[in-house]
Amino acid sequence: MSEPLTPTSVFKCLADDTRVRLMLLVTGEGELCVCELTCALGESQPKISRHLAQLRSCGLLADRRQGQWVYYRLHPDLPEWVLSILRNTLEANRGWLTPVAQRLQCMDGRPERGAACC
Amino acid sequence: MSEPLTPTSVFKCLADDTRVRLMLLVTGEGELCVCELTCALGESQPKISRHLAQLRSCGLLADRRQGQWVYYRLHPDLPEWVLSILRNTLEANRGWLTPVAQRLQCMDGRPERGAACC
DNA sequence: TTCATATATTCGAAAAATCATATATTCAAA
DNA sequence: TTTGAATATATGATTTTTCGAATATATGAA
Repeated sequence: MSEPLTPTSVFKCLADDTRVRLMLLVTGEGELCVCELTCALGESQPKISRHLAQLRSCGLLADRRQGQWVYYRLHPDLPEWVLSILRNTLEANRGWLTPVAQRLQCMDGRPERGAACC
Repeated sequence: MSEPLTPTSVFKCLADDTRVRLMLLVTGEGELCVCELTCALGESQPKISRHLAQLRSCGLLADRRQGQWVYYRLHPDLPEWVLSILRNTLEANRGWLTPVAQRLQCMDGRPERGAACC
């Protein structure tokens, strides 16, 4: 998180269909790897990866490599107001996110969660 | 409010320095006219007006003409989750908005509020 | 009507964001 | 140490956004 998060920078990060879906999905699911996110959104891998890099570099997401997979989660230092925005938006827009969430559920071959989780 | 508000459309509306300051200022002050907003932000009138038009056409703001002045307020039909975002963001970023809010306070010749208000 | 103030809109240029494609990197298994 | 799967990045083209400057509209006063 190089620059501090301002209202403008946060909203700019969320001002893209792909990125806002990624963020809401991670907000709801906790931690997901790139292949899961790619499958859920049905977009190309470079596209997902590019947007993830942007969300990571502005400090909204944190990543963790485990073996060949890279897992993304909400950045642990997210300020409370940003968390509230994400939770609020997710709760009020479950329906909007449904197709994405369902593609995730139906995906087979999802990697196992690391023992560190839960 | 032609299109319904989605997470993406709302965040796109807020993804600009000028627009997010306008929205937060209106969220905090209730109702302000264009000349007050122009003075508070210290930007050119056409620029402010263009961004206000965008916020109005996507349904975040409502306007009301009174004499020569046009007053902007949060759109009365704003969904609760959007209101929460605005209030949350404002509360957590008062300091960031201070210069703008102060220019508003120092402005002289502010038009009288209409009797309809309060 | 004419003028002054407040606000809105148009238009072309400049800047920023996004994309698809190609390529690079990393790791694990063979 | 080669191979393949997962992920990241670079590049150039395209689209979107934003802007300043000029102009248009609306209102109230003279």
